[in-house]
Amino acid sequence: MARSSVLSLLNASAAPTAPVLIQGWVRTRRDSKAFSFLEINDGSCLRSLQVVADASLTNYAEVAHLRTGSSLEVEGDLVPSQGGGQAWELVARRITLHGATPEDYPLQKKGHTPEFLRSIAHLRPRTNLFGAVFRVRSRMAYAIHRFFQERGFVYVHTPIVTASDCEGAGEMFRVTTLSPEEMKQGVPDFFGKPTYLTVSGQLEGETFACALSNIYTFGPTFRAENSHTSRHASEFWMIEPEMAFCNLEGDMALAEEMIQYLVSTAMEECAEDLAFFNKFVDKELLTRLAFVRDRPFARLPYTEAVEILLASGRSFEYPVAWGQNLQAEHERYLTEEHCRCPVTVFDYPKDIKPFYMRANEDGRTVAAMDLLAPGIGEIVGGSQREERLDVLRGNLARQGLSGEAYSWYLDLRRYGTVPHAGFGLGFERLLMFVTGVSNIRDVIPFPRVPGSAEF
RNA sequence: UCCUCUGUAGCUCAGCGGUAGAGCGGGUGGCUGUUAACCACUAGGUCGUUGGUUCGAUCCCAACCGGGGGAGCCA
Repeated sequence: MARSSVLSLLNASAAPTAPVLIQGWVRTRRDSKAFSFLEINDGSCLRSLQVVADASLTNYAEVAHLRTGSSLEVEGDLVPSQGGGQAWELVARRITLHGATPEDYPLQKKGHTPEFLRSIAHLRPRTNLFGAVFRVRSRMAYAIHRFFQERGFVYVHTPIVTASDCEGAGEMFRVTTLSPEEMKQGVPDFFGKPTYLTVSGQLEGETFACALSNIYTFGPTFRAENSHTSRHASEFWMIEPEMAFCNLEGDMALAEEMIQYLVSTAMEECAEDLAFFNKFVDKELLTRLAFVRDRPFARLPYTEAVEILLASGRSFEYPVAWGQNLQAEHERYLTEEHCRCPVTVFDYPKDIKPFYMRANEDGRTVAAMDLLAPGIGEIVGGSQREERLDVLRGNLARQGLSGEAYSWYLDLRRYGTVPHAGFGLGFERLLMFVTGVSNIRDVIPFPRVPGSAEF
């Protein structure tokens, strides 16, 4: 007999004429005098299916002692439920136990703290919260591919292991086959030069944009920064589109369109899971997402953002001054209080931005943009790239970077250079925004953060 | 890396300078088409680790380890 998903049975419009089969895990059991109720979840959706197990079942004594977490399969008849609370229930003809749980199974029916669940990351997908998070994660990953593929973007697999040790995006993990002693003795390494885990696929992505026009990458990224915050992980996933013949305006437009597309998709395709987050994680979630989906984003030149902050009358812990990076508290004011919606801040001072960003005509800013989301902060960071060979060379020299190491990158400007632009979207930050989950460790299956790489 | 809070039963927590308690969860029994079910009984803890102060430390002090929140950096 073919397996039916709990989802398909719960959504049944009419009772099937033949018996059905489900396979899953017990969420809870309630006993009556002559029968037991089992709630079975198979991960196909948030809800569980109520199974009625009558005492006449041959293995009823065993069934009546099943604990949360036990795995089994049930063959039976789907019928309209006699009780309230669910439309359908499954009256069991046969229950086959795959694996019982002993009494030390750590998950209870009641709520657990996210901190405790992190310590049992191998079991937490079995909870309502994490089941929902990872279903949404999967849908969002698919939606990202769909968004770009529908617009003719080519998916490029940029390398995980890289020799670019000065991409400037953060501290890097060293990749080596050498022992510490061998490294000291100068033994040649596997690749013949120092190599690292990538902190960004952008530079390699640019090379493909300068051939295929519109490309995107979507893969793991590694930063060896010693950050202890709810927004940083050492290993995370990033989406980096790059577009040839595109300026900052087009870059910002794509980022905003993408965020709205993803929010809209989540609301359509993950409605049940989002309703759960709205109820138990963040009561403002659906209101905020609908707002983001339906309203245009604000756009502020950096200079204007600074003026707004200076005129706000707020006393910030860090002073506001043109030429300084916007602090988290400044970004929060702009997006949560001044604009009350996502804000794209653009045209940043050139001295606080990396060498590859395009110099503006004013001589003091670059065509950079950050998309700030309420409650999360920076969710997208991007720029138009400097396509003028001489300007780019000057930037490298000014930042003390060797033109030799970037010769292949400079070649893109030597041979048929084009204006181009792109950005990076932190996938986990997007998920935090879409689910309302406030810690990045709870939207990635097995989080890696400084001091912790369990599982 | 810095600031700050925290570590007592499987979970969430209370407690006190004289070696510990609740609720939930587990077990047993009862009851009911139940649905975070309910009622009764019951088991379960070298109070994060190592030192120190003290007649005596879970409690006070120090260091270390783990966890949370914030800052910086960024996505």
